Amino acid sequence: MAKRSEHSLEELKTLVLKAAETIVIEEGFSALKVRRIAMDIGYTVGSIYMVFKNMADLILHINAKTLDAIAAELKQAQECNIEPSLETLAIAYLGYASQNFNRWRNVYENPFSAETKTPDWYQDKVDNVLALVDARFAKFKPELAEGHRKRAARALWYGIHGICMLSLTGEPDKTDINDVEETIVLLVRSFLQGWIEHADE
Amino acid sequence: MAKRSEHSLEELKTLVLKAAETIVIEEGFSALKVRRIAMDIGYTVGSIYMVFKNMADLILHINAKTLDAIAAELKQAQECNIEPSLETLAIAYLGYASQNFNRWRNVYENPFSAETKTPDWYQDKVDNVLALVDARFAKFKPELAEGHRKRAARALWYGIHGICMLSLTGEPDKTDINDVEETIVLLVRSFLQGWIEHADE
DNA sequence: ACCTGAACACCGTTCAAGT
DNA sequence: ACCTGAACACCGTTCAAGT
Repeated sequence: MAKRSEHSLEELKTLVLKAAETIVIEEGFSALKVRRIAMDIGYTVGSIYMVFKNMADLILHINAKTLDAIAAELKQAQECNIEPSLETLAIAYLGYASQNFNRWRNVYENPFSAETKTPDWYQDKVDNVLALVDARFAKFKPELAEGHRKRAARALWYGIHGICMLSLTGEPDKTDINDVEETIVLLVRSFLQGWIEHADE
Repeated sequence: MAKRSEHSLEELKTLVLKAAETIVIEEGFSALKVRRIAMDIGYTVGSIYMVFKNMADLILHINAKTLDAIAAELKQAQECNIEPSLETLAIAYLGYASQNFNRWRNVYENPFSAETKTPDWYQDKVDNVLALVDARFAKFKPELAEGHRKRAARALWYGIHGICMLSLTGEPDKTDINDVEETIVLLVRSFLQGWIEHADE
């Protein structure tokens, strides 16, 4: 055997990544194993290490694509609305999280994230999402100092994220998505109401 | 060997739990292995399975103690203040999370939490923490319907949790705890300000 | 140069065997 | 009844060997 060259290394990398994503989406991250990926694409374990440094590296690339997908989802939600708001972004985020729970969750919770520090190109993708939120804040209160604005964006977005995470984790059949949506809307509306009045202090 | 009986099964269980907690606190959950625990307490692997069903069961018990500790911390913070507020609770929560990061984090992020559904006695401990927040809401706006109050408590507390989680995860030397505190305070104050004015809608 | 797959160093869990 | 520890079924990762 060996010497197959049915695919270039580049193609192989895409193949591995695609197969890994499918496994994660359909069966969750706990089902993601090297041997399983290898079997799915018709290669052997060793070949995966030709295109990814290790499992942590592969997972990082999966999460990178997830972050891109989240950013795309948020942008699309903005375009669909005539007057896009922070509420629009928040609901879109919840929508993505609930419909892509496994891959969404693993961006924030994976056993490797603690050990390896994230590279710059990955951190950029994380920042990109928050930048969309920040842009909303800038739009409707442009006179505010950047520091104050960014803190508000972080406070609200991290808060929204927290509601998504704690609400969507746990038995899926017990969580009412409408209930989660109402909770998020309550956070966004209340926060903005209070914040607008006192942002200049 | 065998037949040692230096400790009763009850004592052994405490021994295992204590050793496991120490490992988690000092080295994080990734360092928690059966063989390691066994070595630390001077027993062998098999004996751990006499007192805990499996690793997931052991971790559940560690997390239960963490939840108790969190509740205790929040209660203590309330007692230390003449006029305890939601801000007090939020800051105390951040304090516990940052000072006990490993064990705190694992309550919400562990590989087993997805598979096994949590027993009632454990869920009670989770609910207990949120009940403390709910009690604060009740204190300063007692006329409000329970449903509205509980939703507000959830929105704010999950939000606070989100800020803690996303801010404390990542390189510890890069996160400024004062910065996180200010962000949390901003969320709490803005939310309450906005909420109080429109809670009756 | 590309790919294999046996080998290694780990895991959690079990259970026949010992006292 | 209590405890052992070898054995098993799994992991991720490596690397000499094949073409």
